[in-house]
Amino acid sequence: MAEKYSPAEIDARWQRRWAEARVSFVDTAVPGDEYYMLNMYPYPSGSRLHVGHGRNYILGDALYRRQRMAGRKALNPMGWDAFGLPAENAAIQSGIHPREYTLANIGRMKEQLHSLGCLYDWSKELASCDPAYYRWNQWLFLRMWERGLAYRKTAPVNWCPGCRTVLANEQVVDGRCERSGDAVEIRDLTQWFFRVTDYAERLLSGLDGLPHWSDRVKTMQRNWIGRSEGAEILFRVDGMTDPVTVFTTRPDTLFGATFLALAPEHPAVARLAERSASSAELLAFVERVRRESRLERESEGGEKEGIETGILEINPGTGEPIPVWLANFVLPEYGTGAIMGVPAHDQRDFEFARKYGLPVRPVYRTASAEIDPDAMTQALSHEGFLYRSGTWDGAPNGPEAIRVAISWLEEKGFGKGKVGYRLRDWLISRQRYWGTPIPAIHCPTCGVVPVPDSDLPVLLPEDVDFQGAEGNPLEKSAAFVETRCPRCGEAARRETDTMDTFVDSSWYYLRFLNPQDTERMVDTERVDRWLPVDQYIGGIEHAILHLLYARFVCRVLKDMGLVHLEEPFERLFNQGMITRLNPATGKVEKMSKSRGNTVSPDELIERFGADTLRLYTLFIGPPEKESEWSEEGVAGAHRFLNRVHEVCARVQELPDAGEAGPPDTDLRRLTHRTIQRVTEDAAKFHFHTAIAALMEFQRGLAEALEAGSESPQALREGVRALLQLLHPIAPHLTEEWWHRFGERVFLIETAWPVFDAALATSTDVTLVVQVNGKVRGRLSLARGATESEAVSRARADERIRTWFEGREIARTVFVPDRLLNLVVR
RNA sequence: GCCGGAGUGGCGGAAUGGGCAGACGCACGGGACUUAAAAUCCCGAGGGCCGAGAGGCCCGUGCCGGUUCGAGUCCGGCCUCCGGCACCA
Repeated sequence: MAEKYSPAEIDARWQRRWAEARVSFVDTAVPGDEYYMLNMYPYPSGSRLHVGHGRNYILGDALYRRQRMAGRKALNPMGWDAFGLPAENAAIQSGIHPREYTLANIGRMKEQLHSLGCLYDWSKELASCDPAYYRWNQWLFLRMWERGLAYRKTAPVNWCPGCRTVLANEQVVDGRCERSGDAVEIRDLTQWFFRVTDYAERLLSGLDGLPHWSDRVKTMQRNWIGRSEGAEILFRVDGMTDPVTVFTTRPDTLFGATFLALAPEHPAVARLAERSASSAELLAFVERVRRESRLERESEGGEKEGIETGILEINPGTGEPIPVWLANFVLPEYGTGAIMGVPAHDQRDFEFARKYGLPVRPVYRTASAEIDPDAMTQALSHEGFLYRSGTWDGAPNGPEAIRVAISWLEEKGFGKGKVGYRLRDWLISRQRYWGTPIPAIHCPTCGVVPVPDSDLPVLLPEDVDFQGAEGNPLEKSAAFVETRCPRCGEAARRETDTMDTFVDSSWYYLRFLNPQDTERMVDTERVDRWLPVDQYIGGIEHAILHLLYARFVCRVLKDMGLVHLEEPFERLFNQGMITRLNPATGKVEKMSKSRGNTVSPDELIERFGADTLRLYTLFIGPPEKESEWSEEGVAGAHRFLNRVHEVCARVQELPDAGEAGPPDTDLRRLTHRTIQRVTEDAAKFHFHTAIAALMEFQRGLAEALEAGSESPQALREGVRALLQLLHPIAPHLTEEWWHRFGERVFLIETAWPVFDAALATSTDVTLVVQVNGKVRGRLSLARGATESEAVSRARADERIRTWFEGREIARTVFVPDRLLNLVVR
C-alpha cells in the first residue's frame, strides 16, 4: 500500500525547487512563440488573498503553465497597485505609515501566491508606489500637458467640513459624510483632468477590432462612450450678446421647442439672474438643486423641478420668443448644459411642460391623425411627417428630416451638425497623500508651471503627519509645498493634488518589460515584440473605467511615437465571482472581506494542500460565471488527487519489461480521447470540464489495473498523460510523480501531449433510433455505417420494430454515426 | 426605463453549426472491508404511473405559443433573478 499523498510536504518541496530554478521567460524566444499574459494587478492595500480573489491568479497560473507546455515562451509578470485609499485610511486609524503598511501587504500576498504554486515572473515585478514607477506617471502627465491633454478646470466635489476632505459619491449617505456624519457641502475645486473625450471616437471605433473581447464588455464600453449624432443650435437671448448653445439629437423638432432649460450650474445663469426680476429666487433655486445629491437628481422617479427666469429668447425656427427656465434635470456635464424643451415629442419635456403650464406644440403627425395638444396625456412618438415647421414641412421622420434641419441651420448660421458623447473627461486629481504627486508648481507671477523633466521624480515626502489628520496631509508638509518657480526662481507652492490610481494601471502592462529602466518610460522595441498582451484576465468590475483608460493611454503613447499599437489587450477574459453563503445575512453573496464571508487560502492549503485548493477552485464551475463555494466540494477534490496518487503508485510497481500490448486497447483509446478533451477544454479555459474528463480517465486507469487487462506500456503511457494534463491544475503532486517516475526535466518544460486522432476516435458508435422523433432504441454500429445498413438493422430489431410494425415508413432522417429517425404514418 | 447575461435533479454544474437531457462532483441511500467507527472502495438514484420481477410507458431544461422528422438549443410573447448604465436632450 502506497503512502498517502501528503500535500504540505509535496507543496514545500516543489515551491523550493521552482524558486531555485527561477522558471521565467527567456529573452531569446522566437517571435510568435511568445505569449504575454497578465492578471489584473492586485491592490496590496487590502490585506490578503481570499478564495474569491485568488480565483483569477489560479486560473492565470494554469493558463501560464499550459502555454509553456505548448512550447510558448510566456511572460507572466505581477505588479502591485500600491497606492490606494485603504492604506491612507489605515494609516490615519493605526498610525502606521502607508508605505510600511503597503509593503507588508505586498509581502504577505506574494507569500500566498507562492504557496498556491503560482509561477509569476518576479524579475519583472513592479509597484506603483516606487518612485522608479511613479516618476513615469509624472513624465506622462507632463507630456499630456504639453499636448493639451492635461488641463485644469473647476468641478463640484463633495466636501466634508468635519474631515476637511473630499468624499467619493459612495461615501455620501443621505447628504451626510458616512464617517463623521457632517452635512456634505458641494464645493467647486479647480482640478486636473485628462482630455479622454478627444479620443472618444477612436476608443469607440477600436472596439470593432477586438474580436476576442466579449460582446458584453464591448457593449458596456460603447454605452459608456455614448456617441450620439445631433446638432448644436444657437438661441439668441433677449438683451444678451452671447447666445445660449443647445445640443439636441432631434434638431428636426426645433419648431416644437416651446421653452429653453438650463442646468442651474450653467455659466450664463449668473448673468441671467442679474437681469431677472426674481433674482433672489433664482439663486436660491440654484443653491437648492446643487445640494441635491447627484444620485437623487439623476434617478428615474426624481421630481422634475424648475424655475422661470423671466427672460425670453428667440426660437430660431419660428422666430418667436420662448421662456428660459432653470431645471434640475438638465445636467451640466452632458452636451452644453442647456436643452430646448419639445414637450410634444419628449416625455420628460412633456411632464415638465404639464407641471408648469408650458405650451405643447406637435410638429410630427401621420397623414390621418388630427392632434389636439390639450388632450395629450404623454409625448408623441416622432411618427409620420413634419408639419408646422416652415420649409421643413413634409419631411418624413428619420435621418432625412434631421439632415434637412441641419443644413437649414448651417445655411442660416443658427447652428451646425455635431456629434455628442456621453463620456466625460477623466478627473485625475485626488486630495490625498498616498499617490503620485502631480508635477506642477503654482507661481504668483508665472501661474501654473510644469516641473522640468530634470527635476523628476517629484518625491512623495516621507515625514508626513497623520495624527489627527484632516484634509490632505501633503498640504502641511512645508518641505514639500515650499519651492521655487522653475521659470522665474521666486518662491512658489507645489501642487498638492495626487493622481488617481487608475493612472498607474493605465500603462503598467508596458512597464513590465523594463521595470528598472531609468532612461525611459517604455522600451519601444520590447513593446513591439511583446505587445499586445495576448491574454488579460480580470474581473468584470473593471469592464469600463480601467480598461477604457488603459486603451486611452495606449493611444496617447502611440501618438507620441512611443508605441506602435492602439489596443493593448488582444484577448480579454473576465472571470466570474466566487459566492458563498453569508452567515450574517443568510444570503449567497459575492465573497469579499467587507461582507465577512471569505475563506482564507492559508487554512485550506494547510489542511488539503495547494493542489486541492487549485483543483477545486477550477472545478467549481465555468470561470466566466459566478460559482458558489462549498466546503464539502473541497474534500471531493482532495479525494480525487489521492486516487491519482494511488494509480501512480500502483503503475510504478509494475515491471518495466514485458510484452507490448496491442496498439489500440481500450485504455489507449481512453488515453487519447482524454488528451483531446482536455486540450480542447483548456483552450476555452473550461478547466471544470477538463477535470471531469481527467476524473473519468483516472477511473479508467484504476479499472484497467484492477482487471489486469492492459500492458505496462499502455498503463505507463496513460499515467504520463494524466500527469501532464493535470499539471497546470495540480502542479505539485504531478511534478512529484513525474520525478518519481525517473524524469529529469520539470513537467512544465515538457511538451503538451499530442493525441492520435485515429485512436481518439472510437470504431463503434451508438446510433440512436427514433420513431416519429421519439427515442425507441439504440444500435451499436461500426463508425461510418450507411443509412441502408442502419435501416435494415433497425428493422431487424425486435424492440424497435414494434413501434412501426404495420405502418408505412414515410421518410427516414439519417445523421451518420448519431441518429436514425423513422417517420411513420 | 435602457443595455447585457442567466434560468436544467436535493445542490454545483454537463450537453447548443438543432440529434441519447442530467457527464463529472457534492450531498443522500444501500453494500463491501472493520470487533466497531473513521478512511477507502463498489452500487443506486429526475418525477409519475404500470408490473411480483425482469422490465415497460408517460411527463420533464422558468411560463405560453411557433418552426421542425426532431427544440434545453432556433423564432415570437411573457415571468423571475443577476450585472451595468440611467432624467443622455
